[in-house]
Amino acid sequence: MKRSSSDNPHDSLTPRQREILDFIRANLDERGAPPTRLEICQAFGFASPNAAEAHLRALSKKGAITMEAGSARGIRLAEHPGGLPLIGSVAAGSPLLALENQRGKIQIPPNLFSARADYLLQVRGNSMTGAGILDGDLLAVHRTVDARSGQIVVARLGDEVTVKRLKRRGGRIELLAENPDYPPIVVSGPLVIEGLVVGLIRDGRTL
Amino acid sequence: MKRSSSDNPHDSLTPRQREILDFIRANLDERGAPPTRLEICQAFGFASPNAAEAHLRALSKKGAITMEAGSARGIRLAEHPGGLPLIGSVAAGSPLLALENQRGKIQIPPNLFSARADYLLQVRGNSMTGAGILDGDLLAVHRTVDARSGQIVVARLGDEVTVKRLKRRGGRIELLAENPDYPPIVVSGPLVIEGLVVGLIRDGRTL
DNA sequence: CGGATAGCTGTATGAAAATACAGCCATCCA
DNA sequence: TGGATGGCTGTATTTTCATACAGCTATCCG
Repeated sequence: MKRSSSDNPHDSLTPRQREILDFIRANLDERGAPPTRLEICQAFGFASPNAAEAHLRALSKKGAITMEAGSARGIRLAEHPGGLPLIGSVAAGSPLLALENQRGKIQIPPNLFSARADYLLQVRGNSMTGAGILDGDLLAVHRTVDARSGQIVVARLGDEVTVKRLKRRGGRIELLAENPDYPPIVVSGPLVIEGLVVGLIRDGRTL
Repeated sequence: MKRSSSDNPHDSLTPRQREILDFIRANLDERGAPPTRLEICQAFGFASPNAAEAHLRALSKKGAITMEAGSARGIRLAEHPGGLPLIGSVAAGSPLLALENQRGKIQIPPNLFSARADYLLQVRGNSMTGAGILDGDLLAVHRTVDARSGQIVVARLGDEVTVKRLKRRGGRIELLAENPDYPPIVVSGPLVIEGLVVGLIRDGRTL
């Protein structure tokens, strides 16, 4: 019963292993504690606790979970435990998600918004106040290069990272601020769409 | 060693019991599983596992936790298990948090913002666009009657629930919109402060 | 073909954990 | 004055769990 052969030890789980991992996750969500070997057996119809044990060992070896030896319900998810990385000021020329740009993690479920959020970006400046985006707000960004006209995007122009509304006018691409003090940017140089703004979080301090 | 006497079975914990509950919460957050009796003993310096057992029984009787009998690490928090209630349109005259007003739960850690959020309220209308609060936004509200001048509050005037900036001018209380189309409200009748706006969440759909 | 890996059954065993029983001391309340 | 409650010590006893050992059947790779 084998099919995909992962010579690399630290990645792709088999479908069965993914099922087990999902079960562990579900247990954690719904009951607030990881399952025992026996509970896994019952859920999957195994006759032997060793079946569960072997699966856990495999998941552990592949890095999907860790196990506290000798502890009841000692299964721990290795996953990013719920938080999204917060990107602050971006160092010139560096990729947004580079570790040097990360200011920490924020406890937000990635599926909170209508599209999956990959990271949070803190807004600097007032160029988007007209869209209700204020200085200091956190923007939830979905990583994609596939942006349509009219959407608010995180874009990179050379070394500069900026948040603007994207407009395609005929063959031209424009980045529009939502503030009369800021003129539209007509794109000439290389433009990289870093992602789509899919949500916004503001702390009351700034209100 | 007793002081507060709760004849009511389902509320106020003693300081010690609160410490125990906090420890359980911390364990759950940091390790992903509830503690065992022994772990509680070690954390608090108890010599007997029964000390922990007794505390758990007390917490269980007061409704702060539930326990799965015969299960290792069977402590479960009785708390709103993640997620703040979302309040939509408010029925006239009913308390904000009445079940009839609740539209569901949103997976947000209550401590995401600088003050604890108790529920989320969906904004209707454009009276606060100047403060970056748009129609459809979710406001994180901290329940308190203690609001200072200049803060944005959730207030009730008679049957009407509204979000405005609170101003105390001399002896007068005013509720200010942040939109020139909406005139200030000078409070004359009974005013109830339902809470303080401590955060804002906006879905990308509306951007 | 001979491993290596995946996915199991079946049986043990010892450590981990829940939980009962028997007390002790203090504080509050009726 | 005598419960009732809170906060513990100390000792057992029984489950629950983790985990090792021994096998079995597949499938894929070199």
